[in-house]
Amino acid sequence: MPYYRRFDQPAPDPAILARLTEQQRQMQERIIIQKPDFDLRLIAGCDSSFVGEDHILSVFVLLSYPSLEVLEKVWHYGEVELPYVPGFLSFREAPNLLKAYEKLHQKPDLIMVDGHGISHPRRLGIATHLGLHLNKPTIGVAKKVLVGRYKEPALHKGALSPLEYKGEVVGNVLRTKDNVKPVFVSPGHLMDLQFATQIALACAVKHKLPEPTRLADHFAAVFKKLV
DNA sequence: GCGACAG
DNA sequence: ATCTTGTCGC
Repeated sequence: MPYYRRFDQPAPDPAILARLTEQQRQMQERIIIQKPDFDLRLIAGCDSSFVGEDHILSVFVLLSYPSLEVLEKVWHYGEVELPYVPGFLSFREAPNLLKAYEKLHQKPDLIMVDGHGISHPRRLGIATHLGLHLNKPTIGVAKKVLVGRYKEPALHKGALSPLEYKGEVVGNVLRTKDNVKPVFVSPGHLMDLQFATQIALACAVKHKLPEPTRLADHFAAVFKKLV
């Protein structure tokens, strides 16, 4: 059975997936991978959690950089239309995430997303998808690999090894904490791998996940109790 | 053909 | 992602 059928969710219409795939192929041409040119002072982190089978709670946390103090935290609760299918995560989560983003009073210079950037079958992980929609620099920080091969990085914080896919380095497997499973960092949009990796490590203070996404995940759990 | 598969 | 207890380590 298809991979997604292992999840307790309805099967997506093959015709719909074909349409979404085509949509990603078109967006692919607009992706810009380059060293960002700005003064990083405000960085945001976002994450989503699900309630039941068709409701989603998305959170955006705004932090100062490099002090990493929480300046804002907003959320939006809504419905989801599509089931989870590897490679199409953005179509399930992005709509609600964008609504949460609109609630930020102050906009960030950069957004860290929980998921992959270009380390995706069609270079359109949710971090890249959001970056294109918001025309904003984004970096993806995922907890698991989606595509590509890599060698296990050394066990100490800061160690990393390239994630290769189809002959290209699309990300870095980065150890953000000693003796703890590494994270997968990749540029989303208006960003390059070196900068993305540097920022992810700079934001990894005391935990495996960098502060932006770690706090977004934390507050998602907190707000979830209120809905 | 047989696995692998973000959240 | 979510369902779930106690437990090992900093």
